[in-house]
Amino acid sequence: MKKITMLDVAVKANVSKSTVSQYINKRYDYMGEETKKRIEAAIKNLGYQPNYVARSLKQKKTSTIGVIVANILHTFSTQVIRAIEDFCHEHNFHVIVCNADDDPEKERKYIEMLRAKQVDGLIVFPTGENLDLYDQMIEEKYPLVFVDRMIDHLPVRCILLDNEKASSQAVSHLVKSGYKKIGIITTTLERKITPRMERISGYKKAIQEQGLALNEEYMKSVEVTEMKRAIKEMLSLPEPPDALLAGNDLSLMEVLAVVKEENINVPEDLAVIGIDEVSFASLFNPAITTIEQPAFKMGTKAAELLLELTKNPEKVAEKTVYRYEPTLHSRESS
Amino acid sequence: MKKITMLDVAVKANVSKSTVSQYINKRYDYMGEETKKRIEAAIKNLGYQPNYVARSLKQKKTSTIGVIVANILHTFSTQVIRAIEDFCHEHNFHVIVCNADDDPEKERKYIEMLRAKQVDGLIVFPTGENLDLYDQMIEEKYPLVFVDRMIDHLPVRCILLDNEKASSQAVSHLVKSGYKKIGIITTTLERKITPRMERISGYKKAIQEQGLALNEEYMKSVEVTEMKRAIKEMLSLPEPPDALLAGNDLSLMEVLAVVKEENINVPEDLAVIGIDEVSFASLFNPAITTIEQPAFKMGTKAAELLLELTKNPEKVAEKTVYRYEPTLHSRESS
DNA sequence: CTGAAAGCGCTTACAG
DNA sequence: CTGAAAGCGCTTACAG
Repeated sequence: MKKITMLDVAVKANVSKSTVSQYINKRYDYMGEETKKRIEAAIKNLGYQPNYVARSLKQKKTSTIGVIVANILHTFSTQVIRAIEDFCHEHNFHVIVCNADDDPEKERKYIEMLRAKQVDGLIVFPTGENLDLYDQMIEEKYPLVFVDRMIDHLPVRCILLDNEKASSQAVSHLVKSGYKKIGIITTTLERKITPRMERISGYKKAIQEQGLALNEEYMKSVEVTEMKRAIKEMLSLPEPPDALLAGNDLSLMEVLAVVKEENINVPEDLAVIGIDEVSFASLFNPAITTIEQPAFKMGTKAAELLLELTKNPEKVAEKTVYRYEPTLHSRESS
Repeated sequence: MKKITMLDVAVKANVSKSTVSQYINKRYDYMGEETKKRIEAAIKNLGYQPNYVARSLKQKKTSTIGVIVANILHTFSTQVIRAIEDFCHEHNFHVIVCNADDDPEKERKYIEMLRAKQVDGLIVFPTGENLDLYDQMIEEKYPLVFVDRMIDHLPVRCILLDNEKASSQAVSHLVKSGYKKIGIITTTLERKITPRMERISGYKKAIQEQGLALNEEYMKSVEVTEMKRAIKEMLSLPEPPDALLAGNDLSLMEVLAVVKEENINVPEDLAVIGIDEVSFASLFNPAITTIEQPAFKMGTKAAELLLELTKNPEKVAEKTVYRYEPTLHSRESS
C-alpha cells in the first residue's frame, strides 16, 4: 500500500506538483476552473492526504506548540491544558502536553525533545531550575509563556493568579465568620515556587492586617507525603487552630483525610477552606468553601499570547505579569 | 539567529554530513576515536540540536502516536492517558492527545489531522460513528488500538473493562448488605456505547441471578444534564429503590448532588455505589463504595500493543478483546 | 573508516 | 494561468 503523494495527484490531474500545491493551499488567484476541478477529482479519487511533516520541514513551522506542566495531578493544570487545547484547535494548532512531574531533569528533557520536534512555541509551568534553557529560548526570541510560576528578572510573559489576594480573601472570610486562630498548610517551599510563596506571604499580610498575631506553629509547608502528619501535629498543639487554609487542591485532600480519620467536626471544631476549586466541593458534607482560580481564562490567555508571539516572533521579550482574580465560593465548611 | 544544522557541525568538525549523522545515531561501528571527539566538540560548541522533522520525513516515522479520547472529563480517560504517556516516554515516543468531546465530527477531524501529521499509530476511544475511517485504517494496516469501547466485527485490538462483572459485583455487594430494590443510572444509550450497554446488561443478569425482579422503572439512561431530574423521579416512585448504582464517575456526581439537595441519608435511606474510582471516595461522608477500573494497567497495555504494531505493521489485524477485572472498594455508602 | 549523491514530500520564488 | 527547479535538514545505501 504505497502512500499517495502530491506527485500522484499531479500526474492524475495532468498538472504539475506546483499547481496541486497551490490548490491545496487555496491560492487559486489565477487558477483555471477546469484545472481546479481536475485536481479536486484526482484528490478525491486517490484519497490523497497531504503530509504535514514535509510541509513543516519546508515552511519551518509545525503549527504545533508544546505545554510542559510542572505537575499534572493538579486540577488546575488539567483545566489550563484543556483551555489551551480548545483555543489552539480553534486556530488550527496542535498541542503536545508533557508532565515534568516536578522534576527539573524531566523538564529539561521535554524542552529539548519538543524543540527538536520544532514546535513553534512553548507554554511552561517552570520548575525554575533550568535557567540556562530558559535564557537560551529568550535569547533566540523563541515564543515562550510561563503559567502559574514566574522566574525573577526573566523577560517572559507570565500568567498568574493574584495569589496574595486569594490568601487574604480566605483570611478575611474566616475572620468575618469569627475564626481567629487560622492555620495554613501548603506543599514544600524548598524550591521557592511562586504560588506557594505568594500564598504564604499573602496569608501573613492578611493576618496582620486583621490585627491577629502571627503564629509560626500555624504555618506548615511540607511534602504531600508528610502532610497528614504535619496537620495532625498542628491540631494537637496546646492551642490548636480553629480554621485551616489549604494552599491547593492536593493539600485540601490531605486536610479532609485527617478530618475523616480524626472524626473532626467541620466547621464547628475546625473551619476548612481551600485554594483551587475541586469537583466535589459542593457535594461534600459539609460543602467545602473554596477559592477558585479562573483556570480556563488563564489557559486561554496563555495560548493567545503564545500564538501571537508565534506570528510575530520579533516582539520584544519583556516581563509582563498578567494577574487573575480569585473567586471565593462561600459554602458550609467555614 | 540562524539555526544550526548538521552541515554546520560537519564543516566545523571537518567531516561530512553523513559522518555526523552516523555519530548522532550512534552507529560508530567503524568511526575513528578522533573523529568522534571532533564531532562531539563541534556539537557542543555550536549547541547543535537535530531537527526531528527532517529526520521524520526521511525515515517515514515520527515516533509520535495520537490518542483520541471520547470525553476527557472522565477521570478514567485522564488516567489512561497518563499511563500511555508514561509508557511512551519510556520508549521515546511522543503523544498527542485530542478530546473528541463525544462528537463524531471532531473525532473525524482529529483522525485526519493526526494522520496528516504522520503519527505512527492511534489509540482511540471510538465514538463509533466514523466507520469509513476505521475501515480505511484497518485496510492500510495502520496501527490502531481501541480503548473502553469496541465496534462489532471490526478487526481491532480492544482494551475493555469486564463491564458485566463490574455491575454484578455491585449488585451482589448490595444484596449481601440486604438491599433488594436496586436502581441503576447511566448516561444515555443512544449511541450504543459499549461500557454503558454492558453495564446495563450485566446489571440485568445479576438482578435475575440474585432472584430479584427486574423493574424497568429502576433503570434510567439519560444525558448528564437530565440526570438529576431522572434520579429524583426514580426516588419519588411509590416504591423507590433502596440502593443506586451509578454507571460512571459523572453519574455518581449527579447522584451525590441529589443526595445533598434532598438531604438523603446514605446508606440508611439509600445505598450508593459507583463504577469508576473518584479522588474523594474515601474522604466523603459517608465514604463512597466504588468499583475501580485498573485504568493504569489498561492504558499501559494499550500503549504496549500499539508500539508493538508500530514496530511490526504486518501483524494481522484481528479482533482481540483484552478484558480487565474491576475491583470493589467496599466503604461506608453501601 | 568516511564521503558524494540521491531522495523523503512538500513549498515557493521565478520564468514564460 | 502553469511548470521547472531549488531547497527545507536529515538518512542511507553504496563507493572507495
